[in-house]
Amino acid sequence: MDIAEHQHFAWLARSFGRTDYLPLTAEDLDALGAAGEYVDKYPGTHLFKEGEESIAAYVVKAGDVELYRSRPDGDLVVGRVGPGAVIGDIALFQGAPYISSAKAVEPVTAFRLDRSKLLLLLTEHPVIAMRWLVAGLNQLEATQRHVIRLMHRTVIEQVAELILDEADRFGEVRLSQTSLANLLGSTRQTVNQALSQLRKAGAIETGYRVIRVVNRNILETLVTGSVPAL
Amino acid sequence: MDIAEHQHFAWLARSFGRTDYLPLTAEDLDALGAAGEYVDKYPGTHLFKEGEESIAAYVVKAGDVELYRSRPDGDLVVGRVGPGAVIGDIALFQGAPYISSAKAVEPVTAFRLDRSKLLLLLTEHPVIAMRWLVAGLNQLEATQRHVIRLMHRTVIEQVAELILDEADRFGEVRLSQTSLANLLGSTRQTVNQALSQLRKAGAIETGYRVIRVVNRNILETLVTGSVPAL
DNA sequence: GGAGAATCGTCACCGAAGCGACCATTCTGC
DNA sequence: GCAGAATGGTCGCTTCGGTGACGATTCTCC
Repeated sequence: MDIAEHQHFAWLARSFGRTDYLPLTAEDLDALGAAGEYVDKYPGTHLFKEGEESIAAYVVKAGDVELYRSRPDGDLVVGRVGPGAVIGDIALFQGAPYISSAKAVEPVTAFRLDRSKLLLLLTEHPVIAMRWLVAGLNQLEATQRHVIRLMHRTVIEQVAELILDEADRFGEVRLSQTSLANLLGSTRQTVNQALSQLRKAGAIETGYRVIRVVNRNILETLVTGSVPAL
Repeated sequence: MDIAEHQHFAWLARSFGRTDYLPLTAEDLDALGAAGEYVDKYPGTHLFKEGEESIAAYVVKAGDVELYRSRPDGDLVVGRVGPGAVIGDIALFQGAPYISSAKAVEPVTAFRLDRSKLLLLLTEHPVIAMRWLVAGLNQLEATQRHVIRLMHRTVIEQVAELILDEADRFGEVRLSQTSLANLLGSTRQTVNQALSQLRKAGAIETGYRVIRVVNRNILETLVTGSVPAL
């Protein structure tokens, strides 16, 4: 796997973040209750690994999960998803091996839906299947729009948006610039240059593995100002 | 809508061609039979128009359908789909207006599924809902992969692939270079330059609204040679 | 056949960003 | 605390491709 492909997959993660994937309500989860079980995972342990036969999908209940692909030259983080995310379902429905590994980076509680039970559940509860379907198609359409948005945007605009998305409640983004670059499908140098500009503009401060948002408005102007209304 | 957005949507068409979207078998269509009806459309007539309330999805049975978006500065062709394609379903499930217009460019036979009947059908026949769901998720995954493939490829590689895809049984592509450029999300000039290179390499001949494939191997080498295996 | 529109071929210019290179800073494990 | 690894900051070079411009060719419709 060459560098470019690294960027591909990481960029993919950014483009297709699944956080908003499945808008299931509490009642839906209750209905799903009989078909699965909650599992707790300590940080560093895996929910599933790339290449394994896909036997279950997970709905993340608490904690962050890191999705990555293992490569000869190291692991490539493909995404980081939090509560509400559904992972593993694509591979599950395709009947193919998982296309990425899922590792808990915090104490994670997730709802595990075994393949056999899930298929039965969806067959017996078409409404849930419908919801899943609708969510999937929504995701498909959102993906298209997102990609359109990403296509002709400069790196600095993408960086600004990513910072806004990823900043925690203290306005801090705790990622290395290399990770940032991978998430955007760009290079460290280019991202660094974009960060420099943002720093000079007074929008952010940078440190070792930390970016602090100083002036949120500047970032928002960058993000929204140049996005054609869709 | 500016030029850049033109390219966005046309590129979208290429990226997310829905031709292979719903791999429904004959039996599936039979099962669906009771919930819809075949409609015939003369060339130039619409199956639905952008902005209209989405009241039905269509499965194209015969003939080509052109998908486009109307803009103040003219229509923008977003895609051209043939038999097997499903159109209008995203808007339908979203409960939102159609996001594009669908016009028959040939005599078209399509199977029309009304919203109310379709929802009922899927609720009563969860297997069909499941199939639709699986197809949707497959499409989502394929879309991701396709986008990855497109992202870091040069225009000439994209042009080569597009020509291979679009060439008819005579090895001819009957599209203007402007249309080609839009399909790739590029510009006419850049595409023209790529075509020049291909022409000099002896891979194609160009004419007025026609590109003839002379040496298919050259094109295929270009397409496959530089695509990292996914 | 002729006028005007559409399309094609090509050029020069320029900005965005990938890439390699180099050094400074910060962290981590011993 | 210290060595080595990881990360950050910055250059310069180069390629790709978007943009505007101009003229040549082909088509279409009287």
